[in-house]
Amino acid sequence: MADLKTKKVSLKDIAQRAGVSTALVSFALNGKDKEHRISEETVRHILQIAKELNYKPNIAAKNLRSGKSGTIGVVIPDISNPFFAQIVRGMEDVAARLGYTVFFGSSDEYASKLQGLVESLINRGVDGLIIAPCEHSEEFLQQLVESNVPIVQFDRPYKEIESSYVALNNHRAAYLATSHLIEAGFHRVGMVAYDISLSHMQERIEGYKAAMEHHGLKSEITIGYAKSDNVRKSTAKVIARMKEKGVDALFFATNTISVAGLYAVSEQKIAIPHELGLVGFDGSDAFELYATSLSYIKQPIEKLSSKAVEILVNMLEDDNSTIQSVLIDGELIVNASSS
Amino acid sequence: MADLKTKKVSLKDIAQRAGVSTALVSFALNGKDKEHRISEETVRHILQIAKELNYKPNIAAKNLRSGKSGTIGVVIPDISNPFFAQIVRGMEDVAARLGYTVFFGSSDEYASKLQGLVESLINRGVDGLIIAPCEHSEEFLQQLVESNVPIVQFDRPYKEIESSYVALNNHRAAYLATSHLIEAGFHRVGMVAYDISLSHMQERIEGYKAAMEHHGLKSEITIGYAKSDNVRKSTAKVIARMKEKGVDALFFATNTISVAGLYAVSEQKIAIPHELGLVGFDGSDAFELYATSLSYIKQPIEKLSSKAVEILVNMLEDDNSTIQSVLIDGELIVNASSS
DNA sequence: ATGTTCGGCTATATCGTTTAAGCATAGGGT
DNA sequence: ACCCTATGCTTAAACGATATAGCCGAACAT
Repeated sequence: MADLKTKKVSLKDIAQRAGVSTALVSFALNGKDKEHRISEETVRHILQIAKELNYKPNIAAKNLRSGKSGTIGVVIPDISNPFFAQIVRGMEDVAARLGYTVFFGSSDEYASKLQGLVESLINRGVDGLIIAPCEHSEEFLQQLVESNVPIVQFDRPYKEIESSYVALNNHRAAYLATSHLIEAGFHRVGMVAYDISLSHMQERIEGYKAAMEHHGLKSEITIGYAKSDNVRKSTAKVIARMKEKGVDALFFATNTISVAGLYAVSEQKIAIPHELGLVGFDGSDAFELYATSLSYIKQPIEKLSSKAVEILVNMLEDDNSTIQSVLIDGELIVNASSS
Repeated sequence: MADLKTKKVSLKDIAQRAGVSTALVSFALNGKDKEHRISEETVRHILQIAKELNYKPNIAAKNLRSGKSGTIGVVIPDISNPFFAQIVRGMEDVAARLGYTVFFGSSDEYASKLQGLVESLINRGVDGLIIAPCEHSEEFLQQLVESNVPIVQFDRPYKEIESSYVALNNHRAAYLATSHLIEAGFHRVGMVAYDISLSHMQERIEGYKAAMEHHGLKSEITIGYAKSDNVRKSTAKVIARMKEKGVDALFFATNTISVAGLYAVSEQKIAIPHELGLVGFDGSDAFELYATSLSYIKQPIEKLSSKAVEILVNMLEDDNSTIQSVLIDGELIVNASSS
């Protein structure tokens, strides 16, 4: 059985039992028997003994010798955010399929925490990293890239940094959401966003603006900013202010804002969609179960997570792999809140 | 900077630069200078050079030599389940504070997957494991314990197995929820559970029964079972059947059932709480945002996760630590669905 | 002078793998 | 008879950190 305390079986044990050298055992066990011209019989013999003794290679020794760990690090803002929980789940599965194991860490959107996590993951010996950047971490990521650390940026890449990245096509998604509201008859469409410089947010804002402009509604641009350290309260305030300004529909830029938004319209007893049309982001049971189910932009979680892992692993295993920038389209799910 | 590709600084480099042996450097860096009577000046010198060269110990080498990895494995049913996502987040934080890093894996409630994950985590060299068992995994866990693998069972322990465990006091929680419904005036209280043998579920069922009996409602026991592979549909069926039987309130045994239950009462247009009183489990934004906010048993996530990690680490670091069985009380959050 | 002690340090084996280099034997060609 | 080659295997160095055993010289006691 698997055992952590009693002495483990090593190559040496197998070698002794088989009456051969450890090198031969290593070759046989790693399928390098052809390459090293080992007789078929010896190979069979070795493999059998290895099985009998229930041999499990010592990964620490392997790592030490090879300089690789079969491990990747993933840094996200917060694993208790359902969106990232699902992302992580996807990465876990894909990584396992590709023979890797994953370490996770939550940055809480703090550059300092992100940096600490990345350094600790590197010290732990990860072969590469998938990182969802946060504000003020651009310089650090740039350094990582310059130090040849294999990384894939995720969800909110700094696109100027010369690294691979995987993200939603945020511009198009926001454009889609906004256009949908406009075409559903709402003409004073506002947006609730976070006031941060990260690319995903900026592009969602740009997408919203583009849709407004494209429909000749340029002048009515109304963007309110929620505060990430107190989403519930600040979103409520923003919504109240928007309503006063005569906004008749809102596009929520993230899932946290969407949930906060639902709390707010519920508390402020705003009738959806008659008094206010709504489109949210990311999806949640709360969206569907809200009295008036919330329309939203659905991110292709599987695709996003698997693509990120695949690109990283490709990078690790294929020396002449090139930088890949992947944008994946979101889908608009139309529910009762916007029609 | 942190770097994965260029050569790393080793003890040897420091030793050479300082004109001493690697042993001395190792001692100095690990604070064993007193123990090995190294002159203060030498220590200072070594530490300074280490800092200058930005020395980071090679963890693989450390692991190989020490047989420890500073790593713990966590196996849960599904990290994309918000309850476990939060749990995992808690464990991540506590483990980091105690100097450990965490590997996660999702079993999807399959014993075979759980076994595979555990074995792969052990091969990766984790020092110990926190495991949320699933059905049919008792024998395997028993073997782990017998093989001296340090484990802490979590959330739904096999209590007969001689290992530490951390879980909610499920009996009391279910008793609390059921009593609350009864005392709120509902007298034909049913329960929707999963038909599984795991301890958390059995104890929730027992707690429900105990509350019913205690209030002289023994005869009315009505337990319906949802199917975990199709929670939405089966829960809807169960609820419809219960309604026909004249049940006037329901206690949902898990968060997945609770969410499915809300979908069901919404689709079946059942008025909450007038036609049906409800109490759910675990909490979710959907609970609060539902037209009639759902009362629920709230699990003390922080406590549960930190306790589990602490017990495991204690086990790893203190040779004469004993088995600990921890039950933590849940809290009843009363909302509109039960009054 | 000789032995003892002790402060300060070094040499080296070890953990379990991988792998470059090389050894020994058998068979083939000349 | 000789060299050459292919085959099948071994030896031993490395990866980087840790820790045991022990060396050297100075200070002290006798």
